[in-house]
Amino acid sequence: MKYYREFEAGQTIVWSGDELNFVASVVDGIASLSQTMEDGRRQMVGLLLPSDFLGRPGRAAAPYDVTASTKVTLCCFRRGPFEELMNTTPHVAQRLLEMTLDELDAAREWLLLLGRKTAREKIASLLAIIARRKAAIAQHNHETDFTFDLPMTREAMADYLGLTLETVSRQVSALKRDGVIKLQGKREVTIPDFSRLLDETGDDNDGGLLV
Amino acid sequence: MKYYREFEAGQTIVWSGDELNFVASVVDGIASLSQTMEDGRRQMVGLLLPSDFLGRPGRAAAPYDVTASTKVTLCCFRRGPFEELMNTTPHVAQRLLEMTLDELDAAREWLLLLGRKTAREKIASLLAIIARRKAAIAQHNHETDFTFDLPMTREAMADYLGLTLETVSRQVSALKRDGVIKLQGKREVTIPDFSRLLDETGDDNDGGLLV
DNA sequence: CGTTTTCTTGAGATGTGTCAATCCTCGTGG
DNA sequence: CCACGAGGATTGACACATCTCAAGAAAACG
Repeated sequence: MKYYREFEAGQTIVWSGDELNFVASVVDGIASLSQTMEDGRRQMVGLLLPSDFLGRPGRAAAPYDVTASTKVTLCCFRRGPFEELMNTTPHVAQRLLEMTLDELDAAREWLLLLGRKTAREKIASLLAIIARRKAAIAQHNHETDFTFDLPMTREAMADYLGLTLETVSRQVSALKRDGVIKLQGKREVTIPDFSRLLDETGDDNDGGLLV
Repeated sequence: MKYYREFEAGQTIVWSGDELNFVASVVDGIASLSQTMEDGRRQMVGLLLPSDFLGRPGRAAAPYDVTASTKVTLCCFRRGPFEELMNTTPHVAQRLLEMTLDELDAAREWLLLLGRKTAREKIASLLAIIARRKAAIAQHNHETDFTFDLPMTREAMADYLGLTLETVSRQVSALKRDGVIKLQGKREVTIPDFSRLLDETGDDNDGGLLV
């Protein structure tokens, strides 16, 4: 009933529209959900991190492309047995509901970003989100330097942010020029002043973090 | 434990950040979820139609503004008793999961729209979605004329689509000029050829409807 | 009717996309 | 060890879609 599968970085795990006869939990690695239009325009619509869930109980067709961003390990369950489990174990459905509500909130935050933010704000928001994830930044009260590795190409960033890779590159350069971030090489980012970065996101940062 | 509340069109039901000591189901009317930035930029992030659910079990603070688009009737449950009910009645959590997954899919479809579609495609997509909702268009095989009432102002459309109201107005005029839609007054829309409208959405309409 | 809201339309500004050239960085093979 | 090539990234020039600001027109409303 339960088995493991591995995918290499860049490999497609599921194609949009394909039948998906299993559900899975991400054990290790990062995968992304994306939609592609006929002419090639692409938009990332979700990110799967370890412990995240893939697949939808009660629906066999995958609505998005799922691609491994890094090497990914999945823990898969065949659809039938899993749905049986859901019916017999109430706690499973409740946990899944929790996770889905979190994803919905994340998606809605992204709607604001895509619909209303400028390119610079989009980049700053993405960097802030990654930085926050990489450490429990909330505890460090803004005063510590913070360095992390950008886990994606400029093109992937563009696909997340609804931009072109050229615009991403330009805005990253601009943030660097303005001293909001520092770069060692292309991927290693240092944030000298986190609150400065937050200012650039356009978000209301008084309410967000501290409440 | 259960009680009804009514809100007039335009009235705010909950402010973002406020404590929400109830959950509710929409009985009648349309409400919208939106986020607003400090400088006034606004993005709609969800739509609540009759039977939709408002509020999140296990979290008291509302993450968005909820506004009545029309006169709205809510059926409210106090938070404590409802969470009790969720624990004792597995079916409730399962149903809620279903609904949340649907909302997540809708939000993700919207991500593609906001991130990658042109203004014209955005308008066409919105009209197609509204038209589809207003009737089970899928059955009518493209050949029937179809008329409906736009339930929102140009400004509300702009807030959904991540555009300005001027751009919305211009694109609606353009679609009218090109014969994709017809207008009687400002709000009554006729779609002479539904597949023509679908072509304008940018979506892959071969796969979407017929499978 | 006046008044207000909503919508349309225009002219010009601007942010982002497009196309193209160049530059890194790094791994590979001569 | 160096040359080479490939993928990723940067940068420039220009095009163009959408925004901004502004004036009116049309509809809704008292």
